[in-house]
Amino acid sequence: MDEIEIPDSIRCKFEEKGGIDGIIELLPDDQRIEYITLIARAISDPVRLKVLFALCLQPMCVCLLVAMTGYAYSKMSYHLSLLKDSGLICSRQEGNYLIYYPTDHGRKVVGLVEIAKFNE
Amino acid sequence: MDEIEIPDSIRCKFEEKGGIDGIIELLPDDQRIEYITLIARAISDPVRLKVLFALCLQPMCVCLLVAMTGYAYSKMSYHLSLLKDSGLICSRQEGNYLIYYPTDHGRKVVGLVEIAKFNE
DNA sequence: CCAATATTTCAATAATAATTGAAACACCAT
DNA sequence: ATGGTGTTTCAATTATTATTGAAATATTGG
Repeated sequence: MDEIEIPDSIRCKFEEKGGIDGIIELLPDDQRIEYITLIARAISDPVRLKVLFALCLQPMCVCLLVAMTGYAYSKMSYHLSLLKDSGLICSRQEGNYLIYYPTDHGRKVVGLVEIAKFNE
Repeated sequence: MDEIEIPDSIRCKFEEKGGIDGIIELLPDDQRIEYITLIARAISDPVRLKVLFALCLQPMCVCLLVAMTGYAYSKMSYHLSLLKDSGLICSRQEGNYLIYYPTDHGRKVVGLVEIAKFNE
């Protein structure tokens, strides 16, 4: 590790924590970081987030989601596939219809977002 | 609203909830959806997320973050600006140094992410 | 088998986000 | 002022993600 000047106001606490190496050890491991960013990316689009919320209220087929959002089928399908790939939703076939619904992780994410009111 | 065929298995519950319009009313409003996606986008990158975690452990100047991550200054500065614009971190000047630290929102987000263990 | 409906896939394009290195800016000490 | 260090900004490039419409797939019912 190179020599780095550290500003006075933080040097003491910084070194108490073992410096850069010490702080790195306290961070979540890479696998966990990757997982969190995967989930964050999945809900970083307004329509995907709305769809996830809506599916937590009520499992729906694609045609209902299309009607709800005004999106084209192919577009909706693309976003559903992202939500599915990130493990937040899944689907079951029923006749001609594919009915999407949230996974446990999906419900948990929505629950956390609902906790975060950010309004003090 | 157009006529839509609704699969049997969900029709009853779907209509109980007031159909599409009823569900739309139960969703978070657009402003809130936009805010959540803003935060999600901010933490959807591994280095930004790590930086946010690290700053919750210890306020740091840019040179320490650069040393910690191996990123170039300009790159780090770009990512810091995204975190700052999303309201998760802020900074104070100290001599030559800019010391970044989390906002209340930033700490809250990290707290929520820490709750979400996703490991059952 | 054929037609109809629901959905996905694909390839092309458009839009957005990230990376890079150089230049500019800000603060401090001399 | 001058020079040095820390940091940001900028413009150009690259990479990633989203959108579009057409074609393909899957399921059902006749």
